[in-house]
Amino acid sequence: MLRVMSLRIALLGLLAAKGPASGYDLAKLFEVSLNHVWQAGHTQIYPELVKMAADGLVSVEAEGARGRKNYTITGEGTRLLHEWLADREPVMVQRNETALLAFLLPLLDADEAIVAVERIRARARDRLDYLVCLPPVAENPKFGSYALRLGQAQVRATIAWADEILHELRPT
Amino acid sequence: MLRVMSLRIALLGLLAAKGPASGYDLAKLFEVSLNHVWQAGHTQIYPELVKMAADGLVSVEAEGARGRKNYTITGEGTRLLHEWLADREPVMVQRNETALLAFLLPLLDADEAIVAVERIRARARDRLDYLVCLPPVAENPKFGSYALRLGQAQVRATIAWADEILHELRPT
DNA sequence: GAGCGCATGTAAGCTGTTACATGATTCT
DNA sequence: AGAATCATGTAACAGCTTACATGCGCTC
Repeated sequence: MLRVMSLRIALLGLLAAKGPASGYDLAKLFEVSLNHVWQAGHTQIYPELVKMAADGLVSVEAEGARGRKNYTITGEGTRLLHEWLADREPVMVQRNETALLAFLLPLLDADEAIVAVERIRARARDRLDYLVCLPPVAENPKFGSYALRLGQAQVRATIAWADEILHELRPT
Repeated sequence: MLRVMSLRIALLGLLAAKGPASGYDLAKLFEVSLNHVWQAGHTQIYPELVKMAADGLVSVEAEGARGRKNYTITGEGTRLLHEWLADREPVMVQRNETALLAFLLPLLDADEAIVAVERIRARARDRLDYLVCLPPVAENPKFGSYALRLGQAQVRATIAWADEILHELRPT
């Protein structure tokens, strides 16, 4: 009955790195920082923060204007975050729609397959451009930079794969 | 209200590639072929096949011993599969727990971070070994091979990334 | 006849998405 | 006054996981 917890960790991470914030802030932060690594909208974030407060991982510090609730990470939250970061066995299995397409590629004619792979390549290029242009997230420029480089490396690998496949598929 | 459908596509793809099969067969096939690309257990597959039959994508050909139901892909199913493979815009965004860890890496001390990255590297190596040793899936050796190469390329990129980060983190 | 593999399912619970709903404050 | 942004939520549904449950057929 192991909880997955990635959303919790992401929220705790942002709170640890940027200090107290409201659910609204965290949702915005998610969009501009964690976005390429994990996604969550406010409809998921708000209820999760409530549960996390109930579990003692965060506390509501103050209620500001417009019903704003300012969350702070607690000692217990810091402990959990640290434990996860330090001990978590990374999961390599993943659900990858692009890889599914690649898997079934031989079901297409060669010319259709070429178009499909070209499309994958184009999307990967778009994403690489996006990842390269992302501005630094926090005061500390290291923040997020490791993940950014990992994303770039993986996308570059996808592009190289596409080039290789296209080379094989294209009529000489 | 766009359905995601990846599970349907995966099942239709297996039926198209391997011919008629039961839910049980498909669950086994999933494990040994699609496994590194998409995961689904029999508890997800059985109900989905029922829905797909209701939608006319597959048909129950015969009921064999032990209540075995043999599913075949229909013309409509083939059409849908082909359309998806040919027209689907690949989604590059993804939820990546390892990348989340990478994102939050600066929250750890240097020595803890080194251990964490080493663990990522070790898992990636395991996975590469697994992917390299996977036997061919079907009579047609092309089947699944493109996806296998994509997976290998991405895992190799992850290993290279880990080596780079470790080089930066390790005291000289 | 005991055990194993075949073969099917249901139910509860968690995670994530989409749509709906509300009210306060600030800017033009 | 009207629009945009701030700020919070709920509800319904889709997708996936875990646990539970059942019965047939073959082999030893």
